[in-house]
Amino acid sequence: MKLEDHLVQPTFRDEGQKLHMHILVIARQLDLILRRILKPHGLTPPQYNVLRILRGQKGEPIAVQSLAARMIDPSSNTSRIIDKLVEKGWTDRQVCPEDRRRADVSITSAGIAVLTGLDAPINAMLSHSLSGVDETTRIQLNGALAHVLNNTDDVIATQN
Amino acid sequence: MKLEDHLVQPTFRDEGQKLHMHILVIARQLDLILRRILKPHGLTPPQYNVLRILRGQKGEPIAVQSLAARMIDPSSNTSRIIDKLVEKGWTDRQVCPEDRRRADVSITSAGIAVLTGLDAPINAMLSHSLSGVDETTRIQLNGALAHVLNNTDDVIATQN
DNA sequence: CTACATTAAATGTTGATACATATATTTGGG
DNA sequence: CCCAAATATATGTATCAACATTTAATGTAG
Repeated sequence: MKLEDHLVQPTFRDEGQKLHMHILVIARQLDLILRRILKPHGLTPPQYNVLRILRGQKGEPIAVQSLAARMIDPSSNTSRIIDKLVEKGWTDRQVCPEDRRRADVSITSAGIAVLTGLDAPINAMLSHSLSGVDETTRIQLNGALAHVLNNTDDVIATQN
Repeated sequence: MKLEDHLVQPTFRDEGQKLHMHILVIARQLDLILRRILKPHGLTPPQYNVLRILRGQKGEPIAVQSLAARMIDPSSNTSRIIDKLVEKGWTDRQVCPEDRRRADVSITSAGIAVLTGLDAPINAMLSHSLSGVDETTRIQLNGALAHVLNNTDDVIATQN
């Protein structure tokens, strides 16, 4: 289904507007798909994001704020997201001995097991979502989007 | 700031993963920027989206479900979004005479005035976010993203 | 060493979202 | 015509997110 059909709109003002809409609609779709995959496992996308980051730490614990910086959605609720994961036994959290303000967070083996079960379906979904887009195009897209990201950073910096 | 810096991640597995992250992070940035522009006017992005659609109707009222279909985020709470807009006097809602289950929604002149005031800053922001991306590239991006959108539609259809 | 600023994380509060259910109206088969 | 199914919207509820504030620990100037 084309973007025009998604938004029930016959045309767009220009390619720029269309590009914004494409980004927003696709991001929403990816989020919806991911939510549905995760739901039966009792995970939300931000929780999944946290677990992925922790697994990437290879056992090395990480402070809450470093975790937040690595998240797609660096919301200020990282503490509560971790709460949920601790409740389920998928992460550990303990006060950092060198700086007792900090909390060291790490993934448990149960957490790794959950992620392992999710790897196949999620990789399949992501790979499917890009099928038909060849490597050259992917590289071009990333190049252009890196530019866009720079611009949005700019806008945000101006707002601050 | 590059995607790698945003996510404090040295590299990505492949161009596909990077592409997903670009889309998710940029969408989040656009949303953040928009929220900040709208906030002083007492609008949220979905509310703004609704007003834009209503303005596009050129006075022609529209049913709630048609409105929902045109939204970027077709959440099931369109009723309550309209509630808010009616409270502020920016939209009208009245029972449709031909089918009394339906509600006809339209924008008021106050609603148009709010949008008019927002046009300049929002267009400037969107145009800035794509500066440096030339027309040819925009067209290429839209072509590739149309493909991706098709694929995500596919995945969602399979999940249903 | 003490007082004040700074930093890290957690929490309170309000509002928005997702998903399910309810209400009201219309449609269409018998 | 009546009643069940379908449709359009609204509402109930529980969860989640944004933003501000609080608590606790550390850094630092005097």
